Amino acid sequence: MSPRTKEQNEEIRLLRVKQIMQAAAEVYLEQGITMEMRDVANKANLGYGTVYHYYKNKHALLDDLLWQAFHEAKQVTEEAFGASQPPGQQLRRYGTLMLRQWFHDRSVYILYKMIWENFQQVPGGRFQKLYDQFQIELYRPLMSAIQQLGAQEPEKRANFLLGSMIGCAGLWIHHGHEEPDTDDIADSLVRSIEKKGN
Amino acid sequence: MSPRTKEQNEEIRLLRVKQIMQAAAEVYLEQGITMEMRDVANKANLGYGTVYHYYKNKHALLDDLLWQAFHEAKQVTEEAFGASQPPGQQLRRYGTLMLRQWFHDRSVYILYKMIWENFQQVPGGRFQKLYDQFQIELYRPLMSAIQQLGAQEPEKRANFLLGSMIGCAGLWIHHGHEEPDTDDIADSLVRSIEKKGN
Amino acid sequence: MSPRTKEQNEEIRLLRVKQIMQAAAEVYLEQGITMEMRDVANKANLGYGTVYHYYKNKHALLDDLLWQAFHEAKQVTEEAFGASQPPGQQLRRYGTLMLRQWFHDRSVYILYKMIWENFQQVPGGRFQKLYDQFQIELYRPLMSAIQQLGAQEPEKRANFLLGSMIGCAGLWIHHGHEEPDTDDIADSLVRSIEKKGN
Amino acid sequence: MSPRTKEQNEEIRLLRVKQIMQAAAEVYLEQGITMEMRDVANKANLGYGTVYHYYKNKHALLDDLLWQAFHEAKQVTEEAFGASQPPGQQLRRYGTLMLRQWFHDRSVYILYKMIWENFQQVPGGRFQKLYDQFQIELYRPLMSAIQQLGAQEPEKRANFLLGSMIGCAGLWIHHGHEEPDTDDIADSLVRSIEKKGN
DNA sequence: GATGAATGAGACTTCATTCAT
DNA sequence: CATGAATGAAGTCTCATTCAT
Repeated sequence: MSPRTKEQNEEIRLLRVKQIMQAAAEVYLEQGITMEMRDVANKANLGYGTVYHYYKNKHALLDDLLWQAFHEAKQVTEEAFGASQPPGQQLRRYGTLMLRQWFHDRSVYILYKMIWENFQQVPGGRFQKLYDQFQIELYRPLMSAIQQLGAQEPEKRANFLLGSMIGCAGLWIHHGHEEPDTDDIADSLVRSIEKKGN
Repeated sequence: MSPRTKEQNEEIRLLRVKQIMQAAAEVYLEQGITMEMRDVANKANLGYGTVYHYYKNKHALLDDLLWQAFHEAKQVTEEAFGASQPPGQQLRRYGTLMLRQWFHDRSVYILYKMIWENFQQVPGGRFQKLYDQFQIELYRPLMSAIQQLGAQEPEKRANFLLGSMIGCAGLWIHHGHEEPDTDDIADSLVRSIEKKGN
Repeated sequence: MSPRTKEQNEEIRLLRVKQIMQAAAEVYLEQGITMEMRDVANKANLGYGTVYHYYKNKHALLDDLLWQAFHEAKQVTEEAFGASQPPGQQLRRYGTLMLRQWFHDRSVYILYKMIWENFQQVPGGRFQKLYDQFQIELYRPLMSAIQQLGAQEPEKRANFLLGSMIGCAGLWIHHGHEEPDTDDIADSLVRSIEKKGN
Repeated sequence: MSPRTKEQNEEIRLLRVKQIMQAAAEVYLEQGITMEMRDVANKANLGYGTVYHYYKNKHALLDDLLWQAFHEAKQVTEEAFGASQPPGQQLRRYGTLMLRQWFHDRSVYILYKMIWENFQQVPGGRFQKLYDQFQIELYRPLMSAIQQLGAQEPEKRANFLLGSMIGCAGLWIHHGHEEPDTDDIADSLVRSIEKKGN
């Protein structure tokens, strides 16, 4: 009776969502929060209304983008800190993996950048929950590792590490560079922290 | 006809410009490129049209903000690299002074952030000239110092240093922290570079 | 090739049209001219595109709804004024039957309401023909009966009667009341007219 | 210092609001809820954005229109039922005054029509409060008078009276007639009710 | 015949900018 | 100089309609 099966529709749906999200991430990197839905549609090779068929509004699109990025970031975080290694190794692995992830999946970089900016430009504390979850599930593990390293003022160190990572990645990403030597960056920063631990 | 002397008018003019600029920097930090002229006027305690009395349009205001910041950044850069000291000391001093400047005068931070983002959001290469001057007068001195340090791949190192500085400063600034230990940050980052120079 | 006979198809067709029309009338009562095709489909328990399979567009659906209502209203009118009774009795019967019809088949109420509103909201005189036919076949018989009653200014009286009937019916219908005492309303209104006839 | 005084601005403001409201009422009568802001602006001889300078959005405009109408309707109601007269006289006066008000100030007619339609077309119970206030301050006094008349089932009678009034007024208003004989209508309807009281 | 994904014209709304006072 | 009312271009979003399956 049905011309397309539920499965077919679901398949289409997933494809479209992916298309749109990918396009949104690209457009966001170019235009920031002022990205236009029209540009997203164009970049995704979809009609204008189609984006609205899948996302109620711009905010919902951004929301989905960031939460999906959150889940990917969480996997990376868990992978880095899950292995039983000395904290220094864990932190190096964390830095390397996360920087690579940022280069590979820009939405994750966007997530960290928006948190870094404290959601400047996004009115009305719309992402409070995301921010809270970030603190608990993405930031705290990092701080724990730094604590285990024996560093003093672990929050300060964590901010130093994360801030520097974002700053370096952003410089490369926004200026269209290829992926830099992520191992090198991670190692340099972690070593700085280790030094301070004494 | 005019009840005020030229000098008085000029005085008022300078005061207003300063008021507006200050307000603009604050609003920009809160709202980014989407800052509204209305908010600038409000924060400056001026009437709505008054901002337009002093600045033809939003772009002109931003322009002035960034060029003024440029000149201040140049002074800092010259002060850091002008002294006859070993390059390591110069770089440490540069890092410390610049971070302090960013905290003290947010417009300078905004300048670096916008360059860092490659003027994402600002359409049409409007700040090409500013970007070029930045390269020549603010970035090259930094790279020279790193070269003198004997570091390999000086551009990579310069980007690492600058990127990290922006990342760290941004984290503090956007989250409303007090000025962090700028000496510490500068020292950590420069030491990382020195290590790589061997 | 078709697994269904022509008769079966025709049967389905009639069923669907009826389903859609019924749903449309209900949705129209809730939402007025802003009724959405999607809601009609939902209320009819049909797929979205299916409504368009049977009706070329929203206008065609409304058109069909109103013309069908017209024919039903005509039957009622003819029944009321066809019997050889004194005009007062005819008018009472008319009032009662028509009010009942409005409660029983909402599309007929919708027809009268739209005419009452002079097709406010419907752009471009789209229902001119329907309006003209209404005047001739539904309104004139009413006025004739009032004339026979000997009332002065029969148009004024007809408008009073019809206006009041719509007003009363609307109040009950829109507020979800059960069918009111239609005899009572009809009698009250007709008696008012009779009084004025002297 | 100020180019226009506060008083001047307030004066302008009141004028504009009046202009817009008047225009909105006219456009609403032509187009119903689908009235376009552009048409309101045009009819008010104002620029498009000007309407938004005074009203945040379409809903706010409608809101103001209806609440202002509410206050006018309340004055009429109080005037009619405030005088110490026999209830029959009060009701006749009520009918006459209210019908005249509807013809004179269309926004009051719009208010009653929207309540009559139970805010069909207006999603989300946006006017619940208005509806409640209507019940208490505009409907209850009417019902009280009918009760004092000694009529049985006063709510039924009140609905008959109000419904008929709206129906008659609407017929005249929507079809562009001049003001009808409001005394006649009011008298006819009240007499019907008085009859039923026995 | 039945369906819902896809679409864009057209409405709503924002906000930079102009202008009269 | 100072101000805020006035404006419309440019965005957001809705929903009737088309179309492939």
